[in-house]
Amino acid sequence: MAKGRVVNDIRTLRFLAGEMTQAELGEKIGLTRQTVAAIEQGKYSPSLEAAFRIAQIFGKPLEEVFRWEE
Amino acid sequence: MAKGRVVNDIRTLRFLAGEMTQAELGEKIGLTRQTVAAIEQGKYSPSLEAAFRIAQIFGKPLEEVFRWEE
DNA sequence: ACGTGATGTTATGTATATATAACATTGAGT
DNA sequence: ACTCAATGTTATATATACATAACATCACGT
Repeated sequence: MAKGRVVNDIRTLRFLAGEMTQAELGEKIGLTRQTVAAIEQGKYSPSLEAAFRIAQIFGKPLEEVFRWEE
Repeated sequence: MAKGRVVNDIRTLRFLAGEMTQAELGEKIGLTRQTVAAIEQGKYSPSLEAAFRIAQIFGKPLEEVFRWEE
């Protein structure tokens, strides 16, 4: 799997969701706070399952949370 | 990561795309035919990158190709 | 009947996502 | 100044996605 990367708006969405913490988000979807932090910072991109769950928490379609940049 | 699974319409989309073969799809996105087959059959769900690429090939938004079933 | 392309499948290895634990830093409140 | 919650970060381990190679089956055309 080559070129292109996934970016996300998790930080902003947490902020808009009343300062939801990384740990809180992690609890809701079954990920640790360290994993949430890494995903949020783009150190690696989440599994499709994790991406769906995160989007669901914020009540947004997946493609409004994660975007593919060529 | 627990409950719920990802389902997809790849088989149908390949058919609609003029009988595109698993190997052809694999070439276009940089996956092997075996991996395409496994994803298509739901043996495991793709990475977010792979999901974005596959959706892009079929000219569909990701959520029309992959769905989250609780 | 034969050959061939598409798919299924399985085994083994590598890369990457995620968990866990530990420690550091930063910022807000008191 | 002190505490404490939130976040950053790093090391090590496990789970899962993906590659590669090999072999089997199944349909289709000839």
